[in-house]
Amino acid sequence: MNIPAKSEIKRKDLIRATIQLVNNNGFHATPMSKIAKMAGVSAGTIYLYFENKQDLVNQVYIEVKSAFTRYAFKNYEEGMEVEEGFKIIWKNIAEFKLQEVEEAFFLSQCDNSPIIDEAGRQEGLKHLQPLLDLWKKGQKQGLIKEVSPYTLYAFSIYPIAFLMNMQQRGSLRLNAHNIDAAYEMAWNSIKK
Amino acid sequence: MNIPAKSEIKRKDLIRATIQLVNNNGFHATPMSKIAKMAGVSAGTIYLYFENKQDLVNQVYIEVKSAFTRYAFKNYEEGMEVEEGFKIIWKNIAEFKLQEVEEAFFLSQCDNSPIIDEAGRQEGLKHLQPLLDLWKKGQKQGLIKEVSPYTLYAFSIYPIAFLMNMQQRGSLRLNAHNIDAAYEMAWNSIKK
Amino acid sequence: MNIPAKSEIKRKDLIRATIQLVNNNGFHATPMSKIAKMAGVSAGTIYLYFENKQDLVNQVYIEVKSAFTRYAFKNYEEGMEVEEGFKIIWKNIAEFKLQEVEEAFFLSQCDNSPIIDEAGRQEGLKHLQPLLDLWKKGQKQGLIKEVSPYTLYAFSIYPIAFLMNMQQRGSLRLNAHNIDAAYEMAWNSIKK
Amino acid sequence: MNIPAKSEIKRKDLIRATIQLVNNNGFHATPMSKIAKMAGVSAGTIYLYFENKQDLVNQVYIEVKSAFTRYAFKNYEEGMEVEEGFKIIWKNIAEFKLQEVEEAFFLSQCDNSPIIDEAGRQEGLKHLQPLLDLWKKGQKQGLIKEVSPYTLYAFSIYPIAFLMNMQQRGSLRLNAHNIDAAYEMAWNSIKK
DNA sequence: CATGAATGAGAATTCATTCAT
DNA sequence: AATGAATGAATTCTCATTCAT
Repeated sequence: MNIPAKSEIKRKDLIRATIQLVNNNGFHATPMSKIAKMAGVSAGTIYLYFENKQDLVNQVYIEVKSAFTRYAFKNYEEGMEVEEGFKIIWKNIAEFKLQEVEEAFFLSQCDNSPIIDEAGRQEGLKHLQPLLDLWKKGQKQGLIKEVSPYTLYAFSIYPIAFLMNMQQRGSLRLNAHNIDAAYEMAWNSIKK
Repeated sequence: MNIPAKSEIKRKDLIRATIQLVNNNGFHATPMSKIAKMAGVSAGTIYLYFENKQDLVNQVYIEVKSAFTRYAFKNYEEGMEVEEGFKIIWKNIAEFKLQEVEEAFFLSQCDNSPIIDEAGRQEGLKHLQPLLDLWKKGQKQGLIKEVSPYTLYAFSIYPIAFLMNMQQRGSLRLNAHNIDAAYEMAWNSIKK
Repeated sequence: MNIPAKSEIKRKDLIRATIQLVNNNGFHATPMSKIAKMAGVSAGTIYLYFENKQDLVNQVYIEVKSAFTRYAFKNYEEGMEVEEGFKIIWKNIAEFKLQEVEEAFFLSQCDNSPIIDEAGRQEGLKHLQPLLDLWKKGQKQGLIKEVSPYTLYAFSIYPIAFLMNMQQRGSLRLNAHNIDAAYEMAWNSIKK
Repeated sequence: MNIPAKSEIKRKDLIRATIQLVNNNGFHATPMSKIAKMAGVSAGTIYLYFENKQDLVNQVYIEVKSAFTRYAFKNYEEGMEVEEGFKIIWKNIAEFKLQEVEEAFFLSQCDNSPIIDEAGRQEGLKHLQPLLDLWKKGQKQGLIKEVSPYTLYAFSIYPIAFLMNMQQRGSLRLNAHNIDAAYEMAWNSIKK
């Protein structure tokens, strides 16, 4: 286990601060100075780690997106049965969105606005391939509807983001029971 | 038929300009001066119609949200059968999101970020009541799953936003066939 | 005679302030805020008149350079005898450099450093054509040495800048007598 | 022959880097960090050799100015005839300005702007004494015009800087022939 | 009602300088 | 001696908002 260099700690602090401030105030109301203060460094220091504000947000996005993907495929293996594999992935994603609320909320904000430039977005997109592969296999086996993967995503994964938003705003409280029900709905919508 | 006052025209122009600029550049990169220029009025004029920038965006949000709701319940009547009613509403919403892309994109950006303050958000929320009522009726009749309306919304309506985003980015092209398939998925996920 | 618009006054004030401050402190030690203060406007106002700092300095340069050229050809006419014409131009230039010290000093600072970008420099260069024409005529008549116009300029006009610098620093005091002597030297160096 | 200490090498590297960067970008666009990088040392190291940025530039100026003076009086001896001596010095200076372009350009930039503070400037001025002495002798012998040494300098030495600038910008190409012609003009302007 | 020049607070970014290692 | 990460003051520039016309 390697101890992160002092500088890596600062970089993480900056990323954490950015997520929190952008979540609470939006990109437009998050000055670099505040990020610096919250991260406990001086304003100039940010520019040792990131080229500029855009680069900072891009890197945060990529970092969080890839943490998300790692989380999504925890305990999943390529050889699994389609339904079993899907369930694992779905639950992972739900767990991420409900446990790592800050990160999840940040992602959904970026995904729905022009904050992230195209380069950053492309980077973030790469990661869901194993799920797409699983769906393809499911379609071959006649288990999954023959629609585009975007559509499958829209009806089975994307809804989780909404549930998270509502829970975040206190409109909804999610527990094991709810989540199982939600999973059923996801599976029902994509299964043949 | 009432002819809009000259000033009402300007107000609409400002709203249209705001939508377009915020869609393309994000709230943070949309200065009042650009909005004014695109609307063909002077910078100062905005303040005759709106208190300040926040008020402008709030009002745009409310306006668009209520246009959306009006659209959603076109041809719908309270007495309809649950499935029929749901289909009408769902298709309306889909049509809105795929025809009125600018408005729809603006809404999804606002709904996923702290651009809109809480007051504006509450205003926008009121409007889906007839759908909620329909669902409640469906649940009483044993047609609709016994989950919270947020969950029903997450799995049946919210996915449309994702499809729209993908179409907007050119990743997906939607036609009557696709849309029917999507509707099936929506209904499958909420029906008992 | 036309009264300058209020805004034209401000523009001139900004130009004057820039000249003075750059003369005294150099480009690098002349912040926009000081220029604004000296011109009696707010910092942001500069950007109504000039795109950015580089543009400001460029425009000042062009403006001063063209005032200089106008001055240089006062009372000069194309048809004049070569020596008479040269004397008039030379004396004009000397007068400018010794009367309009601020402007002259500013020009010499710009001409000897990379402050002005190439675009601005090209603009400023256009203006001495009548002198070059006169020299060409003089060469045809066998009155002026057959060397490049740059060389003629170097030995007859450029020295005035040095005299001005020295007077500016108090090392030298120029009067009518001195100036006549200097003119003789200029003419001696270029005449055949 | 003494081998320069390692540290003396670094000092020279820093001076060289400063000259080049100030020539190309101007003082105002030459950060210490760039100087350090070009000299191949770390930013902090500069401060082991120079007190601060101003001190660095001052010392560079003095160093270059004194190299210039050494060059100027190569092969010159006090007892020489006035015209012979002047010719030697003039050609030396011309050679310096045309060979050691970087150094010469740096000097002319400093001499025409407030980059160098008064202290540095005084230091640099001392060095031309032998030329002034020569001129005084020439004036006593009735060979040189009875004008101030500044004026003599302006018309005979200063023009070389202009020629150098023009050559530097590609407007002019100087060869042995040109230079002889220029020397004639210099001598013509100061001789009685 | 409408304008748009002017403001000035505040944002992003740079850079000379310091100091712990 | 040398490093280079860190600082924070200073700088350029933007932009929401006001107000005289």
